[in-house]
Amino acid sequence: MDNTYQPEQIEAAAREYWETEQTFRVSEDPEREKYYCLSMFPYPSGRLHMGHVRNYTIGDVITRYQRMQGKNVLQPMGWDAFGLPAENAAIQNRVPPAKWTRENIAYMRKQLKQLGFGYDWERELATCEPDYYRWEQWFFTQLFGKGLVYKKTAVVNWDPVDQTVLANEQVIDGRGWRSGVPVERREIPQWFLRITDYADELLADIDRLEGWPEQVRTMQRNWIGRSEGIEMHFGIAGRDASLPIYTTRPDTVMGVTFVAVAPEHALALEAATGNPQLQAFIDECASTRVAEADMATLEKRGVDTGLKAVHPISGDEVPIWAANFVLMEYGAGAVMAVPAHDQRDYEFAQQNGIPVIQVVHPASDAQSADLTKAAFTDKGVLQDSGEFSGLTSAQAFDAIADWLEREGQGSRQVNFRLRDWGVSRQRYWGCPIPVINCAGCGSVPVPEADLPVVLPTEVEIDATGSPLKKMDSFINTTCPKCGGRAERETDTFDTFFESSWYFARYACADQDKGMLDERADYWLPVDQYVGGIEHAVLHLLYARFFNKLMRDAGLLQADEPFTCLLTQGMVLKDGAKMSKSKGNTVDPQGLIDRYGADTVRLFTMFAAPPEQSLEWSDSGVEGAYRFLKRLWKQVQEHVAAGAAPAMDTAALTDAQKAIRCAVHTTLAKVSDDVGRRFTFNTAIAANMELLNELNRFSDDSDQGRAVMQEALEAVVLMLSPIVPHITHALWYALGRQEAVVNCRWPEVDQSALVQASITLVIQVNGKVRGRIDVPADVDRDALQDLVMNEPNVQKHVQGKPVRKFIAVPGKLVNIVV
RNA sequence: GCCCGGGUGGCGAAAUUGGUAGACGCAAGGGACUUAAAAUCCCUCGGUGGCGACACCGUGCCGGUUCGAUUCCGGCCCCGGGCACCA
Repeated sequence: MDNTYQPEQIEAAAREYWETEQTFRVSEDPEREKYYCLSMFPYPSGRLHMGHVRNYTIGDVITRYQRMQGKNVLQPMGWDAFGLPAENAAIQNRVPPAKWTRENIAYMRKQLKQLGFGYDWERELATCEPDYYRWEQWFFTQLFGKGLVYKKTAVVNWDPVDQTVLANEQVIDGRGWRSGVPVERREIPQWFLRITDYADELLADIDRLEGWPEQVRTMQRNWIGRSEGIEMHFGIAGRDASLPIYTTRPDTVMGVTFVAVAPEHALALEAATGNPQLQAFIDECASTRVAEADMATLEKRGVDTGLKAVHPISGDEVPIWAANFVLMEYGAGAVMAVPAHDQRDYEFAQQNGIPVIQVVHPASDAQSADLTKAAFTDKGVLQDSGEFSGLTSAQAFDAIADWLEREGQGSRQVNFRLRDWGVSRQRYWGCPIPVINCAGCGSVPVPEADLPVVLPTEVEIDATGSPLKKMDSFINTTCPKCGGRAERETDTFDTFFESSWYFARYACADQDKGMLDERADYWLPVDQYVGGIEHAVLHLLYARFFNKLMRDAGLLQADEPFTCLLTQGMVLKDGAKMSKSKGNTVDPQGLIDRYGADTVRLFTMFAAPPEQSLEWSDSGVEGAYRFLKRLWKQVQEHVAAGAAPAMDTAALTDAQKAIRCAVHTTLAKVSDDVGRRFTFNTAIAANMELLNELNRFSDDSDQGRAVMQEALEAVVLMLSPIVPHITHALWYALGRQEAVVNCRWPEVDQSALVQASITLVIQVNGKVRGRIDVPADVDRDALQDLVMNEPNVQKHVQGKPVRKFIAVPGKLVNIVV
């Protein structure tokens, strides 16, 4: 064994062992408990960043720990390879996206191997390869047949100079990022998946995801946004037509003073002819970005359409306004406005001189409602509401719903905030949507025999949109139905499409006769999924949806794809997210070259618990390296004296017993930290503490050396999931024959934990006034006597009567006087 | 704007179910070793007062519950993530 820690050599040797032994290659074994650990696959942007290192280290630690529990563990890796950055790189560097992407994958694969992650590389996949995306094309045609796919128009950001559709990210302050001109909203036909058909199940099953963080479950519930309300029909004065609106507060309906419709609502568009002011407002709204965050932060503005709505109950006429805060996508694109009981309506009414009529009043004197300051949005008791006066809000909901249903003016309705999933992208570097458009037959899915529709990769990219749209050889085809001339769809799928089912494909990535096979049911669901919190809603909801679609197509059996979820925090530097645009990135490669993979892994696991954001620190990396050097030295000094004799636990001195107690206490804590809590930072800290204690323990006797041998073996085993290379070498150095990667996690020896006496904290009136060593089995009365005799306790009690004596076993006592 | 998190020493953090605030590490200061430097080892390290024993204050801010609150409740401030075409 070398005197000094030389990470380069020992890491190469460990990697070579795993590679030649095919340590992480797994196959289905019904005899063994399976464990599927999955980290979110990376977009191949060029080089690994610290977020990747953190994500994949967490996954690898869990994988290696579960192997040590004796499970059959699958940990795969692949590439989320379609997406916008490849097109940007193509424009900048004149390199085709396919070439750029494949080169990035090759480089990043090398980096992942260098970090020692235990992947089964046989299962590697890249979503830009036809042998992957052909199956999602096939699946889309199946969904098409089931009616789960449809086409409708939807708005996009249109850059009028570059003549192309822009992603939200490409619109900066309302302008195209390259052209600098204001973007326009444009409606174009696009494909949608009926995720709303699954809204009820997606919502209900959140309750069963007990292995998910509560915050993610809450976010998904809110995103789906189930609400119970009423769809009611306002009349339109002078017409035989009605205007449907949706509300969750029918109890406030008698306080309606106006109705608001979205600027792109048919009524607004119609009223704009001959109303230049309204037309100007609608045009102005049409030049804002599609993103909801921008819509919601706009100043609330509107224009009176001049039309009047007729109240379904009172028959009163109220004005219809076009307003920028009404979303066309939600409900019916129209709302009833009750300024007295909705804050947004209230502010709008104040600005525009619209009356405020209070109909719901506080239910108790404790509440108050000052309508000169703000709307009263709580529920309460109805007044000035005709036959509904005197009812509570809850009673009024039912009474008004019954009335509307009886009169044919409305009905109870469950509404979801969730909208159907638009999957069309007007981009080149994505999976072609397998549809052929025929003048006679309409949209026809590509027949199975003609799949895949291969994306041409020899292309020139410029800023004016997808080259597919100019490629006659791709576009021109024949209709599968009538055989006539037809055109291929040139839009590609949203890249969330690929990432919604990759977890299942890993089970059988080599299957070329079908999307999945029976191996999927061996491995699925994923036992532990690890990835960034930024995916809490979209990716994780789409993947859940896709899993249910695949289940209903008979491709797999699980109802949910991910049993447990760990959402990792971001990597920050100087308090901000590391990103190229902020120029505060740290390239992990330099650190790996300088310190080795184990130091980088150790620091990223030590600096913060996985779910928190991680503040980067160069000197902290240095500290991790120092610890590994100390560990190396300590083992080296121990083994230099020759093999340790066998331990005789009956013959140990108190000092030796104390070390054994520390070893097994640490082991119990680390098992819990790594196995249950995923707090790798405290697991590492506990090992540092133990190593510090071992460093102070010098005992050359036979039993002293035996205790040290046991302690160092425990440290090596406990750290092996986190720093697998150095522990691979140290395990052999300690005289063990089997590779540490194949060892079982050590067991706690409960008998080593038994202690004769314990230290208790003494409080008087909740303040710490002393400490006392007491026998571990002391009873309450004896304890009280011991405590009351402490000088500092007597000083603070000062003879005052003891009102209460609180004893928390093993921890503290509190004397209340 | 809406939904979800977070805020503890000079810094990253710990305190797991309401029970010792600051474990572990970084930085800093002092010392040992060395011709010197690096590396390594030892000591100090929330604030104020005190020679010291110890006392008081202290977990974003204000208030509450409790024998006891970083932890629970109410209100506020600040920072971060997501908002459907970044992935």
